[in-house]
Amino acid sequence: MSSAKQTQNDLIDIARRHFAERGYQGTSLAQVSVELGVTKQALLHHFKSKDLLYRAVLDQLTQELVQLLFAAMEEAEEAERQLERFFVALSAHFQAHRSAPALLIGVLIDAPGQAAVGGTDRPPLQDFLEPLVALFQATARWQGAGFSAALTAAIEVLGATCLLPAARGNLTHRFGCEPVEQAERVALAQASDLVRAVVHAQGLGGAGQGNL
Amino acid sequence: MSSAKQTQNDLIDIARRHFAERGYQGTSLAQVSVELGVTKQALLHHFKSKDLLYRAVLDQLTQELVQLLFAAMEEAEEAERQLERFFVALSAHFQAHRSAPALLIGVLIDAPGQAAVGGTDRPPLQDFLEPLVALFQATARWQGAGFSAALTAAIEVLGATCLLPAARGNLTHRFGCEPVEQAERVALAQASDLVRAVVHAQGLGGAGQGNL
DNA sequence: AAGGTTGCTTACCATATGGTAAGTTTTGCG
DNA sequence: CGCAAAACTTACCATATGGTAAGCAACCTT
Repeated sequence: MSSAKQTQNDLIDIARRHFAERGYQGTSLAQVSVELGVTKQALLHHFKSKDLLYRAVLDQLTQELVQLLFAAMEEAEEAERQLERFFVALSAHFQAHRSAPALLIGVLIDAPGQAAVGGTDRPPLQDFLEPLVALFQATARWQGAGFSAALTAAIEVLGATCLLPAARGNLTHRFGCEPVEQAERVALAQASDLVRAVVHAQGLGGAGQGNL
Repeated sequence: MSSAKQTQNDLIDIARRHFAERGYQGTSLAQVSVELGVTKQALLHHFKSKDLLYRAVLDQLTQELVQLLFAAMEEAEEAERQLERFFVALSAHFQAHRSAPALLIGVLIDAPGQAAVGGTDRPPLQDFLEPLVALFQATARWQGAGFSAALTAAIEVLGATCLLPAARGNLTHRFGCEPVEQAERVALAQASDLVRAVVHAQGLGGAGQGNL
């Protein structure tokens, strides 16, 4: 019985890498299973379809992100500090789990009917996105600014945090290994600065506050 | 002779939408060509392979972005203002060309050997990325901070700017139509604020300046 | 030990994909 | 007109994909 769970976890790990690196469509069940040393049908025995395998991967990811978010919110502080701590933790998480940022972006970009997103059930990552947006709404800057403004900010900071680690391989190919590794270190070190800059920005000078 | 160029442009437009919405692997030559009302082989007659079609799409995108960037740099100003103007123009561009942000992110996330990226020639978007990073390096904040720090900033702001419009369809499915449309308006209105916040941030309080 | 459930395999299959080869219509032009 | 080049089609093809069906071996339970 333990060997089943073990196999499933192994498959999820491998599938996760594949989904992150090649996307949903680019991932082949055969390749995933052969990497573990089993047949494709062993995979289909555990996860009844490609979609369900994808969902399993995304559920794992969602759990990690939710856990990270709630951990950052545990101590009673102002929302700004909680956001700061979360995105720092997220940046660190991305360095330990290289597949996470690409998966996250992939899910957000996928068209609704494309992959696992689209059934009657809750879309993947929703359990993470909703409290994140809520946390943005709890800050002084977005309090009373409406849901859309907080959503904008959440997605923007998420994009800023995810793209660099997600593009790691590509950028390495473009600019070489050391500059990109250095860039990742810079990003990690400046993560809290980034959040502070966005959260405390008091957009007064330019195009407006966003209250359309 | 003009009908050839016409067909090619039509094919590129359709292919661009498909590549943006379903990714490289998820795009089928048959679907693209049937949408124009020709056969798959007509497509392969103009673009000798899927990779070359993808390259054509990305070349078009690169041209647009380069043009936008250089237009924002035309008037002799400080680099900060140029960046601001560029990202505002980029945000506006994304609303007129919905496929652009997803394509951009897709290219950056793709593993090197995956698609058109990987030959001996210059990777797609490189003609856009390099001057953009250079422009970041020209600002007071990143002057002398090294290439990696500017690269970090460029990718981060790019991520912040692209993710929301790229995720438009998905977010609409999650949160409804109006909030997302509103969010896009907010993002457009606050684009210059975002750039200013990042460019002028003087990360003094927290984890450091990034000089590891 | 009997028997069923579980983990996995071998054997298939329908379908779709990117791509080639060769033929046919259309177009431009001297 | 004549004819060649270009634009496109019909006909194929090898391959890979996700998925089904059925069988086999190990293990757990009674």
